[in-house]
Order: sequence, then C-alpha cells, then structure tokens
Amino acid sequence: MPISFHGTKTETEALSTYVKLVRATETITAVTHRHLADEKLTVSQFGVLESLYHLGPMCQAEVARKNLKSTANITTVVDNLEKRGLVERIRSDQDRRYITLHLTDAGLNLIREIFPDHVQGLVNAFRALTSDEQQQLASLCKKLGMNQQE
Amino acid sequence: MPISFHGTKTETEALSTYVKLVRATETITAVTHRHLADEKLTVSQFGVLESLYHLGPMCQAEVARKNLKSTANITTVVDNLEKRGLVERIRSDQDRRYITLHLTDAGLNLIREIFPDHVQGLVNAFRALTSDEQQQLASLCKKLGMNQQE
DNA sequence: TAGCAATAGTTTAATATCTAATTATTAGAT
DNA sequence: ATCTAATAATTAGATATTAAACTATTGCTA
Repeated sequence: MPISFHGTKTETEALSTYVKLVRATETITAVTHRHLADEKLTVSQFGVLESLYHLGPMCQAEVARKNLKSTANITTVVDNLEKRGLVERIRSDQDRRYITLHLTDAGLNLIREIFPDHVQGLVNAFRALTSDEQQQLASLCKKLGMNQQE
Repeated sequence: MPISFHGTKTETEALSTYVKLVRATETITAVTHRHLADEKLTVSQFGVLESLYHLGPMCQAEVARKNLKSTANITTVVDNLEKRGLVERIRSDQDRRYITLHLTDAGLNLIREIFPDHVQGLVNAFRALTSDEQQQLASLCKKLGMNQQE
C-alpha cells in the first residue's frame, strides 16, 4: 500500500509481496464466504462447525488451535452457536477441565447443506489459477508460513 | 484444515491451497505486527497511520478503501487514534461531507519511529523465500486477487 | 428552483477478537 | 499427602468489525 515508500529493493519487495498476499487472501475469503450471510453464519462460526464436521467432536482448546484463535474467542463463538442450538457442550468425565463440543442434529444438517456450496465457491475462486499455479502458490505459502519463529 | 474431506482432486486442491494461503498470511501478519504491542497500537490503527504517512492527508472513506474496511469501522478506529492525539479530523470547506484526516506531530513522530522496524520485520519474515520466490508469490497473489468478481 | 439520488460520516446492535486475570481441575514433584 | 505448575474454560475490559439505518451535504435533473 505505501506507494510512495522508498526503501531498498529488498524492502520494497517484501512490502509489496505482503500487500498482495493480504489482499488476495481477504478477497478470496470475502468472495467464498458471502453465501454464509444467507444462513446468518459468521466466518468464525462456520470455521467451528467445519472443524467439528470434518474432525469430529473435540474440546474448545483444540478448536482454537485449529482455527488460529484464542480460547477466549472460541468461548464467545461457541456461546453464539449454542444459543442457536447448532453445537452442544459436554463436560468430559475423564478430565473435568475439558468441554467436548458436538454438532447437534441441527448443526450437522446445516453444515452438510452448506459445505458443498462452500467448496464450489472455493473451486470457482481458484479457477483464476491453473492447477500448476495453485500448487506453486500452496508450496510457497507453506514454505513461507513454516519458516517463521512464532 | 478438513483433513478428512473427500472430494475431487480439484476440490481438495482448492481447499488445501486456500488453507495454506490463509495460514501463511495470518502467520506473517502476527509475526510482523508483534512490535506494535509495545506502542499499544492495533494492526488497524497502524494501517491508518501508515496510509496517512505514505499517502498524505485523506478523507475517511479513502482510508477505508485503502485498508479494505467499512467506513463505519474507520470511524471507530479514528475515534481511538484521535483520543490519543495521533490524528486530527478536519472538516473540508469545499465539500462539507468530507473529513480530512491528518497526522498530528505526535502521530508523525510515532509512525516515523516504528515504520523502519516494521519494514525490517517484513524483510526478515520474507527471508523464508528467495527473491525469485517472492516475485512468484506476488504474481500469483495478484492474479488470484484480480480475477474475482466481487 | 424543487426534488431526488448519491456520497461521507455516524450511530446502533450484534459478533468477533485480544490480553490479562480468574476459577477449576489435573499431574507431577518432594 | 501436599504443594506447585500446567492446562481448560470463562470473565472482564478494551478495540475491531459489519450491515443497516440515519443525518448532512452535494450534484443533477426536470
């Protein structure tokens, strides 16, 4: 974004690449999650439902890790999903610190219904790239993401 | 993320590429914005200061467009920057609908101080890729982002 | 010139998001 | 057996974020 920034080539390259990375990601996310508004679901709520759908019941800390969010945040998102009867909290008997999240029947029906649309939206968005290009992009993102000291 | 999703090759490829794209972006953003906590600045506040720093005074709608945010959001972020005396709102005389945002002296000093660190953080993060790879990534992101019907 | 459509900004109501502090529970160490 | 460190979840307090409704202003048009 800083059009009038004058740094070294290395600096302007890093800045410019970062801006393009962020813009592409936000654009794809916006386009592919637009359909969620029909179901009054947020991106985060969809993320939680999707995790439970594909990976099965799990505790909130695990959901937080998979979605790159804090446990405090997951508490809020799950509160809202629970209000709508889409997920259920079940305190673990083995270790009472844990709360296992389960999809309710309503939650399962909903994610079953919208997930195929979601996949089609992503496929459609990535038509902008050839299969080779998608693999290159995936590979570069993986390399970039993995080589950070967090 | 949906490890146990079984779709066509095209579908799994789009899903997998998207997940890697998001993770890389969020990781880089987290790593390169960590230093903002020292100044009690949020990523959004930094974005507004940076826009004003590099592009000069501009109205809030323009800031919203540059930062891919709603004008309602910019109102809130600017409220918080204004409370701290980092930016100033000046109503335009030509067209009284517009409010031009200016960096105050304090705002200018702050962004001048932290921006070099920010650039160095990005340069460091992108060391994970060679210069060629960065250019490939930028090019792929640009192509991907531009070919969406928003 | 009166009126309407468009635009900038704000407000409202809701959800998201974080850090830090807190509670409850567990596991390990002495 | 007790104490302590770690972990899961929540709460508190703050900021971010959006859509939709609203106010103020402007420009166009009939």
